[in-house]
Amino acid sequence: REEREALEKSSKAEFIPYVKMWSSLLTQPLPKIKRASLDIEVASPDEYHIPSPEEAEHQVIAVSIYGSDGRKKVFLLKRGDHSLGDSKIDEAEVLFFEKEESLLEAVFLEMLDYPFIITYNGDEFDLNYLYHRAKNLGFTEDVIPINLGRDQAWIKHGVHIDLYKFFANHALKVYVFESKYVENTLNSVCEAIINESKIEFEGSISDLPILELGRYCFNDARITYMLTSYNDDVVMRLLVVIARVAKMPFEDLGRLGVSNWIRSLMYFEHRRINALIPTSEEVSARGTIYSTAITKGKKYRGAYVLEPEAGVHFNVAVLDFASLYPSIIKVYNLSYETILCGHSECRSNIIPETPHWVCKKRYGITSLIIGSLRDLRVKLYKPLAKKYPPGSDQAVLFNTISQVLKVILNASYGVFGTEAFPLYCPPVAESTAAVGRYLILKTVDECRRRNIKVVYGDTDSLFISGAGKGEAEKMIEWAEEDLGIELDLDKVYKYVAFSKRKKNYLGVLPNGNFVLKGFTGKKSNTPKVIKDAFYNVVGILSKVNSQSDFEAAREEVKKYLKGITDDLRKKKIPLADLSFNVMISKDLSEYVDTTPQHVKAAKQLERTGRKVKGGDIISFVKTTTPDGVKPTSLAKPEEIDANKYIEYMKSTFEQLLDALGYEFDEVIASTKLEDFFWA
DNA sequence: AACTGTGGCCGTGGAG
DNA sequence: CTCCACGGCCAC
Repeated sequence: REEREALEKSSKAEFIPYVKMWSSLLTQPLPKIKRASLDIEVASPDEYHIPSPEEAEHQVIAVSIYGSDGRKKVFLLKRGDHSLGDSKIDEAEVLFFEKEESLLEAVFLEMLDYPFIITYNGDEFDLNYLYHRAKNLGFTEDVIPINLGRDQAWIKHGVHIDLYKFFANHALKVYVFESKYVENTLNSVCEAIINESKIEFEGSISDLPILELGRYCFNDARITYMLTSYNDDVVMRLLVVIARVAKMPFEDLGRLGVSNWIRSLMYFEHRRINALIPTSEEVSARGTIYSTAITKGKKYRGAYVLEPEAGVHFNVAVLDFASLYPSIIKVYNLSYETILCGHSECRSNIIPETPHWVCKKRYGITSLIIGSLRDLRVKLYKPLAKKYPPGSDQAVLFNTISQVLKVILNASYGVFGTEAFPLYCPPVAESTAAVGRYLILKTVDECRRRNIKVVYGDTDSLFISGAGKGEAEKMIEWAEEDLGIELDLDKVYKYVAFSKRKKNYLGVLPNGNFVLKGFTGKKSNTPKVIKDAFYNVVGILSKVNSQSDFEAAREEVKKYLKGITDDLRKKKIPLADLSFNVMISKDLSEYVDTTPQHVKAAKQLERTGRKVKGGDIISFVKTTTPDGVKPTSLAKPEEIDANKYIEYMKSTFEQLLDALGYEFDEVIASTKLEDFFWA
């Protein structure tokens, strides 16, 4: 209450009701949700055949249900020609059925005990298959607890959450799960998030001994459930908080993207205040785009990225605007109905760098909603999450709220620039970005005026070198007074190394930890051998404090890299460590302009009978064969093109050595790559 | 049917 | 050989 009242006090009158409303809603305790995960296995003629849920022509041979109440059951079909085997399923109660009909009946009955059913891809497969299979076996609608929508399976008595769609949500993936997984499969997500895997086996699932099949199926249900239970049920908590903010049922928000959450939230607010919801035609008729984008194919000009000053800079403070775009929406009163408003007296209220004006008479609905949510995150929930001991109920709640608000706030400006959003209003989006550029450039000017050296900046951040704490604090005060926008001291680096490249730097913190941004050496598709080498070299170099340290480190790096290039030439590196892992983003036939390397590899895979679809990660190695690449699974060690890998290593390390080289030029005779690779 | 945005780096493929 | 579009992944 204390913190909330302080926030209310510092807020303008129009925002106070929103602060009250949001905080009383969001601070409600989080419910425990009774639920069970469900996974099925279907007989299949061979390992490459994926049974069609619509036809459901093959038997359901195993089902597992893993409940939050501790009940865990495996339902197995006895098949005369299959042995039981001697696998153990320790945790679960194992039930055998002579007839598939009885198995399904028992499964349906068990499902009725749980108000929430959790699956991984149940919309497309598990529940879809169960429904059609039951129909094929003569079950009537009233005994099947499943309804099918176009792309969705519902359960009649409760809520079905399909985690596949939840974890595929890009905004959650990046901002909540920190891009820890790339592929959206159950195995990839589980390995990245809960350090669990699917059970591996060779051949066709139908050939497994019955108990081994049960063990496999149960494990899938178990890890699916764990995705909702790890870290104190964080996924369930996220769902609850998103539902509260977005005013949307669990079933929808788990399947829809952030833009739909924001639409739902905005529409709700219109109804609450008895405002008419405009048609999208009305909104887009308000104005057109003025700026031109830097990137071809984009609609309007975005953020400003400063040229980094190449070299090593010591004692670098990073200033950044707290939640910049939502702050701009709030402070500049940006909303679809305030931009280019009808009042002649507002026409002088021009948005910097644009011809657009904005209303002076009243606050816009977006400004109020996004502005208040921004304040709640920055001034209430983030500090509150830190105030309570980690793991306490309060810290857990406030962290969840904070994460959800981060996701929604990050998308809140972008939605106005996408046609699919029903309140699409490009002047709002481009004005937000334009003010962002204006603010950061004004801040750079102010730094220069105060003789503070700016060495880099991107969108909402400025890297300043050699400034003391006092100077940084004065800049923060200046921003508050002159810009009306909150600037924070994000962190202070012991040193930062820039090459000439934007979005690419190494920063070393006082405790010795380092921050790497943008380097090829840390990208998810880079082969493991190069990625490992890159991190090891950074580790060696980050310990350098003096000239003699550096000489020793340089020798160590040289020896280390030489070892790797030798192994490469002698074909001693396992293929798995040489794999590039690149996602195929669309069906193979849609690559019409060019045939990138991962597509070449995928086409080779298809010729061996494997199916490839959008979203799959293709593992390939560079070879001396005609295509220049081969899928990892089809390549032989002697086909590896060692020179290609050495080239790739060189350019990977060039980003790093370029940055370090400028400063250490005098210290060592040369930092040319050749010294490292062939000296 | 559903889909937040722009800026930037890198390697490759295809055209001339 | 040069040039530049494409495609993927990342920063913010």
